[in-house]
Amino acid sequence: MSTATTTRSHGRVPLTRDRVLQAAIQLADRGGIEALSMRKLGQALGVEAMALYYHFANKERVLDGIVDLVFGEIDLPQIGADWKTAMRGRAISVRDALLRHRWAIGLMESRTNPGPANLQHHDAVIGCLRSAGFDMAMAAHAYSLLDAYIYGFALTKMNLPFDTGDDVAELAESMLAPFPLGEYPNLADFITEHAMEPGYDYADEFEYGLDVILGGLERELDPA
Amino acid sequence: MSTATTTRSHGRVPLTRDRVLQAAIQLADRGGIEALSMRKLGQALGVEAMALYYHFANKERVLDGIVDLVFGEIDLPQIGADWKTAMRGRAISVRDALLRHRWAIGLMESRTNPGPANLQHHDAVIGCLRSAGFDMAMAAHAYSLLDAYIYGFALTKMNLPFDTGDDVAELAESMLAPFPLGEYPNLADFITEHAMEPGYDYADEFEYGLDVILGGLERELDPA
DNA sequence: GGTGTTACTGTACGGTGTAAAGTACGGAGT
DNA sequence: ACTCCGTACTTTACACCGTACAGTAACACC
Repeated sequence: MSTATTTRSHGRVPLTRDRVLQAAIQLADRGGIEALSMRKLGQALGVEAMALYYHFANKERVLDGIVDLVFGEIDLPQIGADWKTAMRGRAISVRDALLRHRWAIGLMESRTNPGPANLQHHDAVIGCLRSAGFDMAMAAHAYSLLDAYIYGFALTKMNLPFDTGDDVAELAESMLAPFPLGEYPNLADFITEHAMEPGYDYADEFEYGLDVILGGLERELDPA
Repeated sequence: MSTATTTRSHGRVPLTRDRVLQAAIQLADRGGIEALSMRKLGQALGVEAMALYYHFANKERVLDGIVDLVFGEIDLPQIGADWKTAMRGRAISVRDALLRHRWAIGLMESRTNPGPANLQHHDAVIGCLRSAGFDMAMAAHAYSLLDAYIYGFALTKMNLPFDTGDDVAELAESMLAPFPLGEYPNLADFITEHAMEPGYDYADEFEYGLDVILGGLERELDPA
């Protein structure tokens, strides 16, 4: 007569770690990370803020939790495929997850408590590279390079307050407006001749850079 | 009888934008960005917090200011040198600046009010690439790739709470301790066989990846 | 000597994370 | 049936945050 996560006789659904974390992600997705406060989180769950402290030692642990849930959304590198394909797929999956949860990139910085999904992900990537013949040093090189690029792209992209070429014009104008005309000629050229071109989308840069890196790594492996 | 930034007859040195920003950087350098509050900043300057609002509209403008000061510390790409040398030098200069001010990387994200040093930097990099023969699209590719890597490396490196191989052992142990032994075999191998090796320093990865990228870009330019 | 401007101070408000104590309730033991 | 206890929450309180708004001391100028 009662489901697995049962209601108490009182009619109240008790809090669980997972329900709290899901609500936290929802809040952050909607209103950015600054919209995630313990009071608002409690309110979203129909509970006082302090109730959360029964399930989490402090807010940091909540943040650890949602970051690891984001890691869990990332596809592990496919086994069986060659390393370039596997790494390419993984990179795009990370990019997509960070795009779905734009607040996450800022949180992974500063976090020193990796959760299981995080560790699992690291483990799978290293395993994939190693079984493709990378020695330890080369696997470290590749992993460091790829992750720096992926996270860095997400970081610099979130930065940009526009999504497509349409909005670029007004934004660029407002950014350059406070300064003398012609102060930044190369930048101005870049904006008018490139960024404002119809069809331009900064997001497209991601795969270009990714392929340059993968190609570079391949040549490091086998310097023909 | 009085210097340029003169003391008032009362003996008080008046606030200036620059003195405020310098103090703010000092606070952030010492105690991290969370140590930078308007009250503490006022206190450091011998003034009430609200005095700052006479010189800055709000805290965001203070943050804009210190970010641009960090940009100002970065060397512009040397003109005259070939593009690879110039880009390499610039990348290392950015890396160093972000290392001196570890809080900065987290701030550049989310900031949409680029200051003059920021714009000047962009302008110089684009100019350098263009005069080296990059067309607009290729300059955009190169800039996007390089910046993503540089910022991403800084981001993932700051992450790591150790500086050299010495501290790795205990940290890795404490990170993996909550999980069953052998849960993450590749990660464990990586740590024991590579990261814990004497002389290992994650920071060394930076230039390796940078050179892979520069080499990759060179081949894109001139696909021999 | 008044007047206005500049640069600050004082007070207050609504928000934050969280320590500490209080409370309602379901179940176990006798 | 009655007590007792652990679980899951609420209440209250504190220190700190950014900042709106009003007040004030010191100077510059007529």
